Amino acid sequence: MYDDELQEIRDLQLFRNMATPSFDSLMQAAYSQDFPAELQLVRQGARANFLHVLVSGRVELFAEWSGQQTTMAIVEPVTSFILAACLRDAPHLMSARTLQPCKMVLIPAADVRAAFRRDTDFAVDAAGELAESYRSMVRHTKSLKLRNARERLAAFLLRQSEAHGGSPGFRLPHEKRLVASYLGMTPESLSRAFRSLNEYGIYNKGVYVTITDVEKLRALASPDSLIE
Amino acid sequence: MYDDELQEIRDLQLFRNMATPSFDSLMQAAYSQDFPAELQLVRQGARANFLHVLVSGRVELFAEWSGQQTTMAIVEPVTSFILAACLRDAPHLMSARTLQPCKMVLIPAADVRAAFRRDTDFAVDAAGELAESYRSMVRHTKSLKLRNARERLAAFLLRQSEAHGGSPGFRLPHEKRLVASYLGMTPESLSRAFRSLNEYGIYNKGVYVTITDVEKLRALASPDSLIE
DNA sequence: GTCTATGCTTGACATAAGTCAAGGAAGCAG
DNA sequence: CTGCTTCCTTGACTTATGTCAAGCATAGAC
Repeated sequence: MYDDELQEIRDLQLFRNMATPSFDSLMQAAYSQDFPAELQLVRQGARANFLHVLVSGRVELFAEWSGQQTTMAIVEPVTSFILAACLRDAPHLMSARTLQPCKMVLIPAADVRAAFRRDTDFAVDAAGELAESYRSMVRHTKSLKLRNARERLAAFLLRQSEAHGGSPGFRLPHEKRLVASYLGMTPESLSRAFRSLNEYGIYNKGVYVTITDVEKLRALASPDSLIE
Repeated sequence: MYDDELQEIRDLQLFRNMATPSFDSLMQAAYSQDFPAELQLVRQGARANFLHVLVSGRVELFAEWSGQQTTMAIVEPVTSFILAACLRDAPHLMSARTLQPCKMVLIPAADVRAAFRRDTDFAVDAAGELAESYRSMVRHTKSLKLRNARERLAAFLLRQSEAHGGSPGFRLPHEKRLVASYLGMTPESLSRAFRSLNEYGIYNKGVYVTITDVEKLRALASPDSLIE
């Protein structure tokens, strides 16, 4: 594993306060690997063998039931994922696949559990990470249960705009069908939701989005730090 | 606080492995309180002041947005709740209210955080609890995104039946409107979903439910430990 | 027992969102 | 530049679910 990769992992909230010997021995057991796009990394129902850290590329967490799939989250680097299943030593509730070629570091789940029991600072940070994951899933659920398709899209776009420093124009971060699935609608409905947002000052052409009237959009999305 | 209450809390997964001095000092800071029914305990957006442990009664966790509400979870005794907001020292994402008269133990959030940083076993168990909460929210979200109203009800009833030892007849655990809100539908839709389940061997009269053909129901609900 | 409040069910209807099928745009390969 | 592939959009239509209003049960209160 390269030093800069190691350092990026060390800088993650999850590993920042870990004792150096714990970290080093964890990293000895870990290995870095490159994956092609569209590769399934994790299958829901399987046991968690590795804590994954995404170093570059993008990963989709999705859920399957009865022949359907839905996007639950999109992981951006540098982030760890599937910590909960690793710590519980339980079957994955979600599947994961690469969206692009990805570089990842895989840390054996058993070593993560051992470090976690040995190193209080790590346990504290792991709990923090889990608490954040939980809260983020609560937000997602709230959005699904309390907003309609148009409102969810409006809120999503506002958040994107904020992620771009409040810029009125930006590119969508993902393919539209991925956005649609994440937001809990079909691609067709996403298309229609975009058009219906014209009257709220949203213009969309391909991957480009322009917001001409943020206030009007805010009024619709009622953005709320308690949702997303 | 009574000894039997203390013991019930001590027996919770969250506190089971905590060092005795940590536990005792945490409980010194805590206090037991009775609440009437329909009392709002927590308002979303407010800071978390106390970790709550429900000793008797029932509590609803719900979310609000733009004048609407939806049930996110129903807490049964003996369970702690709102651990994530306490540990993160962050605003509540959900509100909570009593459904019945309740007995609760309130533990100051600052003391919980301190104990958590001091006591590794507690930190480990807290992480376990958070991981479980996360997983349970993932299941809820999967159900909402992947199943229609009838399928969600079918799965809910199967789970209830299993909770009653696989008995074909049981009472609903909550008012129907609460079940409806939890399952993400209106009371009217719940009524219709019940009727449409007749052909799958479900009979419902008031709070009583009878399952005459579990296999048919299973075929519809495709119950899956990975959902709920 | 009767009365009343509450929650539940039903019907009629409205609306949001999904489905299917066709057409179009954009990116890439040659 | 041309043609192909992939994804997106659109229109027509279906279906699921929500809304509104009325009527009906049930459980307590008296």
